[in-house]
Order: sequence, then C-alpha cells, then structure tokens
Amino acid sequence: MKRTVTCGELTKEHIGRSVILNGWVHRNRNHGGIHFINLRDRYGITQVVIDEDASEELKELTKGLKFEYCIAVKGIVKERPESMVNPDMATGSIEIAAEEILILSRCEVLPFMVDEKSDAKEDLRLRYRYLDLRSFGMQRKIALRHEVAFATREYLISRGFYEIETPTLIKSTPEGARDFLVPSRINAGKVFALPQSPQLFKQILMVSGFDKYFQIARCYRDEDARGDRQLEFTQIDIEMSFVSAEDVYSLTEELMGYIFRKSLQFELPAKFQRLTYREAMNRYGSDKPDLRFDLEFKDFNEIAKKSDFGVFKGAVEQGGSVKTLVVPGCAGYSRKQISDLEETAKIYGAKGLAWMKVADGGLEGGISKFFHPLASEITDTLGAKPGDLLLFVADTWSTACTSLGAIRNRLGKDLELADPNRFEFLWIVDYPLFKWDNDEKKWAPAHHMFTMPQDRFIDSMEDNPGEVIGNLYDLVLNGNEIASGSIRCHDPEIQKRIFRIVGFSEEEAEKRFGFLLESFRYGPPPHGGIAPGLDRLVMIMTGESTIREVIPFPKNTMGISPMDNSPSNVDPLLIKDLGLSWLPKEKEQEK
RNA sequence: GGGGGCGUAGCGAAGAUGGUUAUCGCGCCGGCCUGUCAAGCCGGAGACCGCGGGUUCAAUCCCCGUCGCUCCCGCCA
Repeated sequence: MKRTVTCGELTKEHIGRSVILNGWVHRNRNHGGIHFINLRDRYGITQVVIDEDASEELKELTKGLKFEYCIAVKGIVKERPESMVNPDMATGSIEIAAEEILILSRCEVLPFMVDEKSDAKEDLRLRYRYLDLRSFGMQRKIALRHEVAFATREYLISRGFYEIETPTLIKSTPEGARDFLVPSRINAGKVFALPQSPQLFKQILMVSGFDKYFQIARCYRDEDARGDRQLEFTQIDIEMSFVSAEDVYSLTEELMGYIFRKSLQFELPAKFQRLTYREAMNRYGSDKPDLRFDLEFKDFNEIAKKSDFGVFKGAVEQGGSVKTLVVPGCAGYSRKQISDLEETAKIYGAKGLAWMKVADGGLEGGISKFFHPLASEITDTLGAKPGDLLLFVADTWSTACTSLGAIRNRLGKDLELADPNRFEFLWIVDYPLFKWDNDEKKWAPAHHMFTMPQDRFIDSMEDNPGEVIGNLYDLVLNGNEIASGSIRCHDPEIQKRIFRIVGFSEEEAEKRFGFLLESFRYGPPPHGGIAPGLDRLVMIMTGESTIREVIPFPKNTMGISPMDNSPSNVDPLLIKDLGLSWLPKEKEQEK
C-alpha cells in the first residue's frame, strides 16, 4: 500500500485511475450510509468516499477511524457530481472511491486539533510541536524558510561564493553576549564555547584567500530571550575580501531581491534607502525605524528657548532636546490614552510626556497655557492642523529620541499605520564606533572590536572616541534589524589603538584572540561582510511577530525547549568526568 | 535583576458585589443519519477554577506569596 500519488495532485485529468494515497485522517464525516474522509499530507487534502457499494469489512473499518490516524487508501479517482464540487479545494472536483483502507498507525485523543484554525496556546503547541507542525500554516512557514535558504545558496553560489563550515566548538572570547560553555572531558577543567557568530573564523578565511565566503550558520547567545531572539538562531553569514561598504550594500540588496523574487514572487526595489544612525535617531527615535509609516519627529528646541515653559527651556539650556511628534487627527485622545502613552515613554527613561491639542482657535489642554503667544509659530513650524495631537519629550537628546521613538512605534501599532503587505528596507549607516559605558566608566565597542573606523577619523580617533564613525551598517526591514555588518580592521596598528581606547590590554587581546591577530601579521586582505538573520527575515516574510513561529523546534522565553524538556539534569558521574561540581543555588545557600 | 498581562474540563473561552448544581463552543464516549466538505440531530462523561497561605459565616472571585507562560526594560559586541 505504498502511495502512487500525493493528496494534493489529483484533478479531473486523473478520473478513472486506480491510485493509492498515504496520509492522515484530517476530517471524518460519517453520514451512516455514506462516509467521507479528508485525507491530508504535505501536498494537500483529498476527499475519500466510502458509500454503500463498499464491502462490509471496509465500512466496519472506516467507522473506527479517528482524527490523525495514519492510513493508506486504495481506490478509483471519480469525478464529483457537479453540485458537489468544492471550489475551495485544489482537488475539489474529484474524490476517491475507496476499495481498500489500511491503518498504518493509530492516534490517541489529540491535545489540540491539527488545523490552521487551532487556537491552542503557544506553550502547548511547542510541547506537541510535531502535531503543530502538521498544520498547513506551519508547513507553509517551514517551507518558506527552506525556500529562503535555498535561494540564498543559489544566489551566492552563482556569484562565486563558497559555502564553508566553521567550528561550533571554539574558544570563548570576551565582550559581547555571554557564551554557552561546553566542558571538555579530555581536557578536564577547560571549556569550549559555542559561537555567538562565526565572526573570527570568517575573517581568518579571508586571510586564507577564500575571497567570498558564506555559511548558513547556527549561533548561540546565552542572554534573555525576546520575541525576535532566542538562545540559538541562524544567520546567513557573509564575508568578502577587497570590498567597500558599497559592495556589501549592493550584494545584500541583490541577495534580498533574489530571495523575495524566488520565494514570495515579490519584486523589491533595486536599491534600499539609507539613513545615518544620527538621522534615524533624530527623526524616528530608533536605529531600526519602521518606515512603512511616517510620524517623523519635529525639533522643538528653538521654540522651547523662546517660551516661558521652564521644563523645556531648561532641557535645551542643559544641552538636551525637546522632540515633538505630531499625531494627525488624534486630538480626541482622552487623558487616559495620553497617560498610557506617557507610561510607554517612562519605560524608556523619559520623566514625562507633555501634550497639547490643536484646535481651530489655537492650542488647547496640557501645556498649551505656556504657549498661547507662540501658537501660530508652533503650528507653522510643526505643520500641525486642527485636530492634531502634539506630544513632547524634553530630556537628553538620546532619551528624548528613544522614548518618543517608543511612542511612535506604539502609535504605529495602535493606529494600524503600517501596511502589513509592505516590505520597507532601510540601511542604517555611519554608526559610532565607540559608546560610553556609564557603569564601567570607559569606552566600549559599539559593535565589535574588529571594525574599521571611517578614514577621516583614523588619525584622530583618540581625541574624541565618541565622535568616531565606524564602517558599520545595519539593514532594517519593517522596524526590525535583520542584518548587521562592517568593514573589518585588518591593520594591526589601528587594531592596537582600538584595543587601547576600550581599555583592552595587549596581553589580554593576545590571550583571547591572538590567533586572529597573529593571522593578521601574514598579509591579511582588506575585508568586510554582513550577516542577515534568517529567522527574523522569514518571520517578517510570513507576517509573524515572533521567530518561534518560523523555527521548527524553538526554545521558549525561559530558554526551555518544551518538547524535549531541555535543559535537563545529567548523571552526576558525567559531571565528575568533566572535573566539575555544582555549586548550591544562592537561595539554598542563604537558608 | 525589574515591570505589565494571562492561568477556569483534553483545547479555546465566559463568569459573579464574595453566596445553591460554575456556563458556552470544539474535542471525547454512545446513538441516529446516502452527498458532506469546520456535516447535522439526540443523549452522556469530563473541572480540587495553577499551587500555598490570609481576610471572611462563606473565596474560583479580595489580599499576600509562589510556580508556569507571555510582552517589555535591563541584557543581547
């Protein structure tokens, strides 16, 4: 009873043919005298009919069929009577008159129905992921993921890239995310780390002369999860020699174009827009703004200076900023709604959210009493119309931007401003190379330590590290960071200076990634690359809001895999073999 | 580490100012049914209302704690 056809391929052309189908009982409708089974496999659904002409044995067996039994059906392809054609089914014009059914395996009562419409909670779906994955909804997403990976290989290989593997048991390196550590039994007391990305190895491959490299690489970061990130994820890791940032941009644009064309039949623009980091923060309050909607910030500093409103005036005088958002047509917002928005701003460090409403006669409500004399200048400058709501955050430039940016995102969601069918790509360029670490009171790499500063800053990096712009770029899609990359520093002298600025001693550098620095003593080519996140890309392409929806077997937000229940305890002997022992938990120690 | 939300039959939800027997749909079990396609009709079983404590004559409901899931801040070069 091996299948001769799948459940998605039969049409009127096959009428009269004897076929065998294998699949799962998707639906089961017993009308007494006549019985319908919807048989499902990866390819579709085909209706099987057992009518009164069927043998008694077959009728008896059919009565016992339950949801998700795995069965084989032998029968004849019949045309459905005209009034019984189902136009919603690809195979809706035919049905199989069953002659023989074999139960391949039985199925217990299901924890939830295998159905696109099943509304089981995620927790339960993950615990029974194999059932969840049977649904057409999940099958489509996993299939698209495959298509994207395949298109990636097709495109990059056609452009002369080699797919090269790098180790997953590597040396633990400092900085960045926490490493997952893997103890070595043979070298008891020593540990490997799982890679946070193949970064160092791909750079060494450039030193080795492999010019154009890619890898669809699993990466591991031991940090708290979110909807768009978890402990392990997959990136399309790309590195090239003898290239500029412009080369990386155009390659990535073509790659994305190819992926969207092949897997979604969607045509992207040939070039993506660009914003500098500074501009993006200044205008949208985010380094990953969703450009599917407008809501651009307006600067209020000049007017604030002229006003008598101490909070605004003070913020500007102390070198901060007053940023403004004009929300069209939302003057009807209640105090409750506005205070909800204020809560959002406060999460990001704003001390408050000021507001006014634009009415026909001028400004109303909120802080408007401080601004009546400036009303027409304000509406002109901001381009605000009666019926608009004005929102203000006064703080340091960075807090004002970030918190108002959070409000912009929130309004985008609440007002449904973003067209779910649009794909808005955006390059964020000119990132600062260093950021000030306020806890440690020192400069830290904004991205990673192997990034080349832009030429004009090289000579004077040390003078004001905060001003140094790196050869750094991110690719943003619909408000998500989906790729990040840089032109790397291949000059040992510049590299040493960068280490010095971030307070990284030469001995420490030598100890941690001396192998990379050593390789750079042997004629490293200038090189750079980028790494698009496969999970996030597919998440956006499928319209999902968590990467868990496009990962076959994801971890939950607690870093647990609900299906196999990992991580788990191990035999203490295994721990002993590794030369390790567990410390009691802190709470237990306190007792 | 911190904040918000949720937790009620196998699943998804409803519920009341704190007051008899906790409601509905799906699924499950039994029966009827010859054209359904989320089949229909009749009947039935199934819940220590996440767990622990407190307030109260009385708690699924209020309070405290705890566990689980989830969203967010921190964190994620």
